[in-house]
Amino acid sequence: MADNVTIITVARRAQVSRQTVSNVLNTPHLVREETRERVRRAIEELGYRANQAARQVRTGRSQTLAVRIEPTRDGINSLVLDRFLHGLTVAAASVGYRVMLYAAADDDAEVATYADLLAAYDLDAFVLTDTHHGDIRTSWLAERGVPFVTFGRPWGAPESHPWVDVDGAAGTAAATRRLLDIGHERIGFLGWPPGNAVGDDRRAGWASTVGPEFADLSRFTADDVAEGEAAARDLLSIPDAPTALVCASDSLAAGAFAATRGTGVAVIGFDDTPVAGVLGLTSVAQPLTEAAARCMDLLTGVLDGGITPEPVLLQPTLVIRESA
Amino acid sequence: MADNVTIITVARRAQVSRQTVSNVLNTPHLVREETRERVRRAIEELGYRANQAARQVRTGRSQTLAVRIEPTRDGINSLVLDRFLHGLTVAAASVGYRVMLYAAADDDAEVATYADLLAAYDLDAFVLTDTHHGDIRTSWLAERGVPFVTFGRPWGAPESHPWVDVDGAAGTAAATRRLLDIGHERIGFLGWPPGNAVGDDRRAGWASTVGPEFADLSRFTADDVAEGEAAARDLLSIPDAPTALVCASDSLAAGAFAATRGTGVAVIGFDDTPVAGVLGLTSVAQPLTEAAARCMDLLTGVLDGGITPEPVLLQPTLVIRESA
DNA sequence: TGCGATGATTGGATCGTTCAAGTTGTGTGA
DNA sequence: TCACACAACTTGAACGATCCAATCATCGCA
Repeated sequence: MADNVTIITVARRAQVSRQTVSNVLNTPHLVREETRERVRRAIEELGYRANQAARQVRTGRSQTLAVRIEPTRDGINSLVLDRFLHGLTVAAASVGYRVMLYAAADDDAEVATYADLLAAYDLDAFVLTDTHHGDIRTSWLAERGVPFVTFGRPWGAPESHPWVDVDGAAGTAAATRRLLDIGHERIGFLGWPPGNAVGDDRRAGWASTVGPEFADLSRFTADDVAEGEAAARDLLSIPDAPTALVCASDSLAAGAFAATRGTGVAVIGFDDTPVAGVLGLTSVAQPLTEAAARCMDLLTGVLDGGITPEPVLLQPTLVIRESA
Repeated sequence: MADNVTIITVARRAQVSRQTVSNVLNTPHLVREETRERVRRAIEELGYRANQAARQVRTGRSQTLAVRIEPTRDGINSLVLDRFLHGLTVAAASVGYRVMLYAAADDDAEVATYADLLAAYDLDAFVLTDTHHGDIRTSWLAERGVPFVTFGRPWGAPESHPWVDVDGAAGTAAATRRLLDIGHERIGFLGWPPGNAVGDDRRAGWASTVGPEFADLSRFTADDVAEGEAAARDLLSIPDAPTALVCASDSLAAGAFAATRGTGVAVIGFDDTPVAGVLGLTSVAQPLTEAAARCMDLLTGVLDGGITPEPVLLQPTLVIRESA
């Protein structure tokens, strides 16, 4: 469509120079009000939009964030990323940024693409998800001074960077309290094998709420429905078996749900995925839109202010359904 | 990190002019082999990556596709987009394109942002998902000559554009045949209210396989688990009730599954979402990675060759689980 | 030997924007 | 009256690439 509307077209129409138009857009206080209005009108009438690529060539800033899109990992939980991405796109757009996707098979491959992405696209920042123990990505970026935010705490890492996370322990604690409130006294926990930071955190929320005397009411297994079911059966077959289960994920909860059908044992899952809705599972919900917005807030702090903002820890909420 | 490696740095290192370096990258056949190798070595040694923004300013092409990211709509099915996005990002990267996200509340809002996106970012193409009857988006883009591909047929639209879709009717037909094969004779269908093109298509696959005499073995309802359960109960309470159900979505299938528990009635869902995995539902799976790759193929046809490629209709597969 | 064709390489102009350094005009204070 | 500060605006250069036309060799052929 011969998009010939450049800053010069606008300048001619408003009878000013290129630079004045540029000033109206970027540093309006330098321009007299009357002139500013005239330029604004010309922009409006011509439907002018600043060419981001040209701006980027000159300034070296792309107004672009990069986010890795994961292949579906374990099925159920990838839905979390989907909602986070949507929130991030909206939040970014509202402050003039855009979101670009990249794919990588694993962390090593991801680090290998950083250099390419940065050199070719002048990315302003990265948003990392799923941080974990010994994450090589954060140190690579930090060493090179590349701005980034993580959705997930810097588990065990000494160096600190801006991050947003949801308090998983608080989530499982709330789930446990809910079960206590509705009369359960022996509450078990179904989680992932120790060593996974997120999983350990979720277990800790349960453990601190029930107290140390119930430590043996927990089982660990891979994040899989069938394994969850088996572990739940095992846990329910012991003497003084629990009458309620808190689970580290909706996958495990779905398994537990199958194992407890008809027994009246209560089950609570984590992440409030569609599976929870379908099964009628009470589940801990992460405020993903809010998390995305906060990531963007932190990033604007880093990018515009040059400050290192304080991390943000958000509280999850419990979505109550029939299962507990 | 003063990323000062530009085309000139490379040129100096290889003792050639800027233009020769550019030629090595874009039109290598114009450069003598010996020179080409020398330049390639210099590029390698310096870790040079062409600056996309600068290229874009000159050529007007951004090597960027835009895809809308949806808020979670009805819960279960949004997972489809997630996997499609991943496939598209990978396919795009392999041919030098990147994927940018944008959000829009509805089709009108989406059309309103097109002009902005195009002018500001020189997008090369759009990938649209969820096409439907009377889609205003395709006509807007087609009128202005903006390249695009849809994942979804141009339902009922006269004008034709490149598209990729999965044969929903073939999917429900395969599901129906599967049920016939394992001995069922009265097979019902649970779908969405007529008027939704995708839904009508899925119904047609069932209808043509069972034959017209079974037309009253179908029920329509919103895409919701509870409504699906109610509709299934209704269908199963009639005289000569069906012994198996084909459903237009996993949401409906999840409802049907709840309604039929313990009755031995078989159920097949659609989209092979995690819910199907959890419930053990047999479900029709769309080849999303393949679909994304084909979208990219069509786009390169449009963008590089200027041709209007033939549409692609992919076949879904049936993932067999315990429910049928 | 001279000339045109072809292949390989080069230098200037350009894309649309912002930065940096100018130019103009007006008002203030000594 | 003159110097000076300051606000408002303009002009030239630059960002890093590609397009285009020009140059320089090389070679075959009359």
